[in-house]
Amino acid sequence: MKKIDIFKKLRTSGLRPTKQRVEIAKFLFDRDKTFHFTVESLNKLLEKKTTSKFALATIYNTVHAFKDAGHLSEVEVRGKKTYFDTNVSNHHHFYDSETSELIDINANEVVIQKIPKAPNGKKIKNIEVFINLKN
Amino acid sequence: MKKIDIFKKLRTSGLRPTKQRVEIAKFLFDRDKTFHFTVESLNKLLEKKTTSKFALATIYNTVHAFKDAGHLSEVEVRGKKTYFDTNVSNHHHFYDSETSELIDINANEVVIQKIPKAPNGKKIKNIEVFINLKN
DNA sequence: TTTATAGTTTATAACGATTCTAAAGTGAAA
DNA sequence: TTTCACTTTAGAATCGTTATAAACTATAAA
Repeated sequence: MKKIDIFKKLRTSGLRPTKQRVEIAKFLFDRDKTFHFTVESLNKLLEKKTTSKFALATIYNTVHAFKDAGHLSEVEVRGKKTYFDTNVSNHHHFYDSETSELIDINANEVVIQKIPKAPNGKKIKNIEVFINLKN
Repeated sequence: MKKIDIFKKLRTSGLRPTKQRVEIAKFLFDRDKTFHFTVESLNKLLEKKTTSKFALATIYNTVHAFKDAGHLSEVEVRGKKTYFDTNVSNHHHFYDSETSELIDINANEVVIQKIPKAPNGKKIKNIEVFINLKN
């Protein structure tokens, strides 16, 4: 991902490119593979990888702005912390509760043959398949 | 469900049949259809339907004991509150985010044709299909 | 029955994740 | 450069949940 794309992510999220936001955006989006994180884990990683400091509120604000703009998705995980995903395409997840680790499953790796009709007056927005793992 | 079943639920959960617990168990299990709730919603309903008073801690403790004994299941829902379900069989859910309402889907109403292999060394514990609804 | 005791309820404190606040700081247009 | 709306920040507040400790109660032995 080019530097210009980082600024595009920020611009399309309605965010001015401040030092912190550029660092966060680079950290999140300048990578090849999907990245799953919580605000807490992101904060720790940012502290390690950069020289800047980040207030938790800044990370929350920025992550939510990216999410609202569709650059991050929130993953359905039971538990206290909210998990985010840089993969915003339609896809599914393995969840390893031993390690609290999420693993992406491409949409085409799951084929659903039969699904019930949505209740009266409602439509199906999306289908999430969640595969819990054990050892 | 007969009264004796209520006491069985309590006994098999390692709980003495106190006034509060009997009320909670009756409220949860003496019904024909699946019931979804959060601790907060359960508390409000108990206040309305019974003359007893319940400390929140009592409801938390009792609900968790039922869950640990397998009489309640916890549902995967994004958000702060924990949702419980009196349906403990293997099944799936619709979720209507407009009303925060969960609707059960019987396991046989969903047929999955293709699923990826579990990652190295891991096994699949269970598969949860979550269908988000919109209007 | 009474009594002893292990288990229970309760109000409140503590907790952890998240959100809010208000003051100090900063980017960008004029 | 100056101005001002937008940002960052530290810390307070909030929300759901869990822990605590004192008062209460079911149970079973005496």
